[in-house]
Amino acid sequence: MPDSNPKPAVLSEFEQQIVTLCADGVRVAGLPKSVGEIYGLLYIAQEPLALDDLVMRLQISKGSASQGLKMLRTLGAIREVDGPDARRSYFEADIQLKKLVGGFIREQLRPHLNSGSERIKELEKGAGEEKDPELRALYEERVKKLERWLKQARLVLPLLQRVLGE
Amino acid sequence: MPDSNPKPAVLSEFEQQIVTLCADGVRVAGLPKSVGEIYGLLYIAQEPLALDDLVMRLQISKGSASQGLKMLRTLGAIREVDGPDARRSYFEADIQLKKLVGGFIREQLRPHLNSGSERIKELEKGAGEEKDPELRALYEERVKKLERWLKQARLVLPLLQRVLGE
DNA sequence: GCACTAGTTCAAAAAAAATTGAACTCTGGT
DNA sequence: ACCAGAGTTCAATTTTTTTTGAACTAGTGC
Repeated sequence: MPDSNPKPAVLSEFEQQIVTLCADGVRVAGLPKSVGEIYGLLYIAQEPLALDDLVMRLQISKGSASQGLKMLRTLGAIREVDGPDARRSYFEADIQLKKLVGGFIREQLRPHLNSGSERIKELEKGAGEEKDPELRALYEERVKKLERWLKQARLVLPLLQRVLGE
Repeated sequence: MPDSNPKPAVLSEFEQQIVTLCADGVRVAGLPKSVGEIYGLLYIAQEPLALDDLVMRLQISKGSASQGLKMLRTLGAIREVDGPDARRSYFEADIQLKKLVGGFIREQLRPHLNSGSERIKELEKGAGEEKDPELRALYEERVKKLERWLKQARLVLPLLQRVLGE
């Protein structure tokens, strides 16, 4: 039977522009282009899309689509919803900036801050072991400065989320 | 004559840890590893260093060192200062987080926001040209949402800088 | 003007990251 | 139990980014 709600294999110019804008946008955050393209298409779509829709319309491989969807799900940028075919998983974009930023902070930034904390703890020890007193003073001061930076970062992130609280 | 203030060609373990920490740190911001290494060594150094010091101690090429220093200078993360040899340029790290973040916002983030603005203006036109009224309404709403996101970003950045105002 | 050295530039090479696609797993229907 | 199709995985490939190094420019002292 012919599809009653046809989805052309290529994107309209408008859709293409949105997709490209999102692709460039996520690149700033250090995520792969395909992830942004997927988000962009879901963002502008009227109805939820399944993996195969993304593969066809964005002309990307099943592998990319699968990995991209996985990443977007862990970021909380998209959610799974019911769709016409019960066998498939359909997705729609979450369009709350708060959530997008929150997911990014939680998944990408926090882990780095945490590993940073541990490494700075090591550095404290290392600085204390320096023999030359003058050098040791410098090292200790610099390590303290790093600690303060990390503290500021931890302070700023929740604040950021509050400001974006819609 | 022997150097009265010898700089060993290799880094101490402590220095190495700082350098690696900084390298990983700037990677989060999407900058090349070598840029972080250079900043890290300047950050922990007792006295200003010249390009050749960086080449020797970090074991990177002159090209990398030159490009890395250039980038750090435009970011305002380091500054040129006088040193023992008047023929050379010496650098030291600026250790104010405010400045580092400020430079990053100015050089890396703002340009993206500006090109984003222009592209969204195009999208507004594109959305209005959609024939199907239902689809047009969706497109216009989504484009408006994007505009709001951009506005939020513009709002948050100066705020961020204020919070980091030492 | 010439030699010497500091620093820059940029095409080529190397390294890192993203994407592909074929083989696989899992689920549901018959 | 088998088949068909949705989705995942991951080694190989492609693309992008970073680094190198040799040629070059520019400034200084003789």
